[in-house]
Amino acid sequence: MWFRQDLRLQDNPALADAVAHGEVLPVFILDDENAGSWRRGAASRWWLHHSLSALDRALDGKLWILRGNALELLPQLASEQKASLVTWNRCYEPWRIKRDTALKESLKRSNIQARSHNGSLLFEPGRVVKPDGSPYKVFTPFYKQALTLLPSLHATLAKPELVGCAQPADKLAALRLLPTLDWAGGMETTWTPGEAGAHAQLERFLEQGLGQYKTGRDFPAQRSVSRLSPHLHFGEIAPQRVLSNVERAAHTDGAEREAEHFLRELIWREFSYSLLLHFPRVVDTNLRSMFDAFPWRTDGEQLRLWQQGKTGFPIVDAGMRELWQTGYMHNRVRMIVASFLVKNLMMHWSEGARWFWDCLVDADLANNSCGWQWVAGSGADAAPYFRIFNPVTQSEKFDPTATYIKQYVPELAALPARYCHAPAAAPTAELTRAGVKLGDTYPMPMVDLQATRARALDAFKSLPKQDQSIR
DNA sequence: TTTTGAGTTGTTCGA
DNA sequence: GTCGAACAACTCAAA
Repeated sequence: MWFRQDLRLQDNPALADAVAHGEVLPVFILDDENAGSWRRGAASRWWLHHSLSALDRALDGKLWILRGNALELLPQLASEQKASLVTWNRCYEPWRIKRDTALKESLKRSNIQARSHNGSLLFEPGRVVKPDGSPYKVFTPFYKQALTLLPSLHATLAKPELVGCAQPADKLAALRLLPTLDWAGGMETTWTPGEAGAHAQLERFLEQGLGQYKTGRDFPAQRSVSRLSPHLHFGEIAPQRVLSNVERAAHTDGAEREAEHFLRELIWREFSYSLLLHFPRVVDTNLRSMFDAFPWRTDGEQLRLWQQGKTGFPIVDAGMRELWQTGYMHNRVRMIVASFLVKNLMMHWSEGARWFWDCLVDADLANNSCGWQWVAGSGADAAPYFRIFNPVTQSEKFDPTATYIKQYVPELAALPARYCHAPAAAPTAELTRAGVKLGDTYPMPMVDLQATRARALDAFKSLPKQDQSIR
């Protein structure tokens, strides 16, 4: 059984298949060298380390851990161990589809059976399509079609008879997934990677988040969102399990409307995978090619201010610092910081996508690429170009008590909430009383919102008239 | 093939 | 302070 992004024992179709077949040798291969420029980012590697550690414990320390080219290592190991079957759950990044197809052929040539399963999505990408077989490019019809096809949970809990492991005790450390500089403290206090952590997180959401999900999910200081994204990315819990438990809890609590909105978000994840399958170039190329002519700016200094959370707009800075400290950012805030980078600073969405890729514990090629293209306006069902988030307005609306801001921008802790959204507009006396020295303890706003908004709108207007479709 | 209606998450302006 | 309209015209889905 080849584990990849399905680091769980429960509800794991490939593992259940292997267990039904006989004794199981569980294997993980760190396959960075196959990944090209989409090698895992630093935060993701931290998570992977701990998730593998949890899986290894659940497997009585018998998880084989290797690093290198899976295309060579797996057939080699399978033949050494006289395996008759290799199973895995499918991954859908373009480089993996290509690699795994070759692997399956290679195994079959050696007379070793190879079977893959769907272990990480509600629907096999390519399943939810229009009646004529072509892919959806708009979310709502995709969602409606998906609703008619929703799968039910086939629960399994595999208890494998394990083949003994002769690997050294430092097998996991040898992958060198952990940072050499110890910057992971904030992540350690925030997260519990692994299957048990995933189930605990789901429970927390069912008890504390789901009841107010529909509106609460927009308020970053409220913990109404599920925070399941990294667990889902690493397959520590199956989406069918999440859906099933959410619907059961919603039925008990009369929270069906809330559950419906949560399901929409789960289906967005499916929509991203569908887009990635049908349009693999979404990872680095505008889906709407008219954006190829957009006059993006390059400014290393401004990009650094954004990355470091020193823009002078507290809601943006809070988000970027939450990202840096915890490897996560609340969804509403992701939209705000992304809009700020792409529209106010007018920098290419791929700059943001790359930074998120490195910093997010839930970094996921499908979701990250589609999310950034959505904000930029170049993607599927994208925000219209004139929709430019105003970080001050958004802050007042969605963090009215400045609770979220003060958590991540502590230099504003003593400033009354009403001035936290735009400190530069606060009365001098209030700033002094709160110990805030603009340009010293907290930055001045790095740009003028009105002027940069107008600049972005003008840039869009200047684009040559051409086909705006996704092809 | 043609037509029709809808399309995640906003902001600003003026009544 | 609240509300509706304008923003710009398009693509996409489905009948």
